[in-house]
Amino acid sequence: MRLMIVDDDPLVTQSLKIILEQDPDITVDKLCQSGREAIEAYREIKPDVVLSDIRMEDTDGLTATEEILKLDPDAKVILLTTFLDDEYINRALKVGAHGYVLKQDCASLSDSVKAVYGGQTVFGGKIVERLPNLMNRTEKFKWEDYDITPKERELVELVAEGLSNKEIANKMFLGEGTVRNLMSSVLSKLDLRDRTQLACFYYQRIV
Amino acid sequence: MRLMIVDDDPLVTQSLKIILEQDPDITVDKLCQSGREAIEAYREIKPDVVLSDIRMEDTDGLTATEEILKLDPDAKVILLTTFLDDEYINRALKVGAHGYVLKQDCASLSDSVKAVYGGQTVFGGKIVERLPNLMNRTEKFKWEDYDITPKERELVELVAEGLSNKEIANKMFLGEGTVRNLMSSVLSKLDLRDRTQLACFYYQRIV
DNA sequence: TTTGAAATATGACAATTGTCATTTTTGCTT
DNA sequence: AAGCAAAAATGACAATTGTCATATTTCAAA
Repeated sequence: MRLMIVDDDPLVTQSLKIILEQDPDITVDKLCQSGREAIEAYREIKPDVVLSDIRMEDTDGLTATEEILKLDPDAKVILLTTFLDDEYINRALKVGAHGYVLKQDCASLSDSVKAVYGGQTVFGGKIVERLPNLMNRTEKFKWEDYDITPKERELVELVAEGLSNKEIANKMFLGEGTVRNLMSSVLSKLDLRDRTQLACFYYQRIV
Repeated sequence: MRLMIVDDDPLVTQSLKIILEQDPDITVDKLCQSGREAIEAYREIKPDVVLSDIRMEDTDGLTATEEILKLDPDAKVILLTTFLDDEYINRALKVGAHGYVLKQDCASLSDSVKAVYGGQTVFGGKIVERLPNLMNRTEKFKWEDYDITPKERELVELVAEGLSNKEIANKMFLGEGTVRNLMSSVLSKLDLRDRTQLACFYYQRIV
């Protein structure tokens, strides 16, 4: 399996090369110093897997990944990083990287490389723990659990759109006072204080 | 490295055992037929990695994973599946699984297992492509675009927690009137009417 | 030191909001 | 038709809210 390693610190690329080539299945064909260089090199060398740092002077690892995958949709790129940054993780996923691992746990790196070569996608350590936060799909809220009636439920949804009681009354063909009563009822059922807390609850727990 | 394999189809567990034990680093210590059995067995055997199917009669792989991780937070569990189901992926992440791979690409399975053993998290094939859809992150909100000052920004965040003006005033060491003025300012900058709309805006556009 | 611009505060005001006790209306069931 | 319970409405009330015009304070530049 032929690798290419990209990092603007030559020390890092050298070390990684040494570590990875301890595995007989792996050869490191090329070391690059920048994203730009990597894109060039990829075209010629077509390595099986690319290992790239994210932060680099010239062209960062994310855009390099993007370019490389544009050249060759079957390319496998693993991004190396020193720490967990939500923003990077996010872009890495968007861009289509096949790995996002921490430099610090390079012990299992060759296994990760091989897994990626085999078509898997690898995330280092605690990175995955972040994902659920990023995709804030909390488990489905059940109105019934709180004895919320359909009408009350509609009210909640309108509050969460920012409507005033008067506007809600119009939409629901109810009197404004009725809406207020409904509101009162919902708030006490959910143990909240005012419509703003209701809206917050809605976005945090329901949708 | 000691493995445990869980699947209600004995044929599958057998096959996996054979495939995986071709790798000299791997031994399969135990085969289980159900999630319930797996939880029991884990307690005794403490395997390094658990490979478990998701769909099973008795106790499904997800709840089994949950239980096992409750027993031993350092446990490594890889979930096996035949197809991509958003709902499963989601729960798998939540539950804290360290892998989610397709049965069909069992070729690279041993590498995946090793990578997981080394602390990585592995996703099979096209699964990751789903993630960005699941977390429908709109592009990052830029406070500067709306000339929101840091203090105003703090206010917004507190409103989005459902605090009243008085509470916000306390938290920010400001007078309640000042908070009201800040509020007024933010609302006009964002072209909103009241704090509830502000909270909605926050959850829809900012976080 | 003076000056000026932010930041912070005040007070008055009208509107909205949530609570509650009490009708009125509505739609059943008998 | 009578009776009844849920749904809808009313009205009174205090609290909160947002706006605005106007101080007061702060703090750095001139």
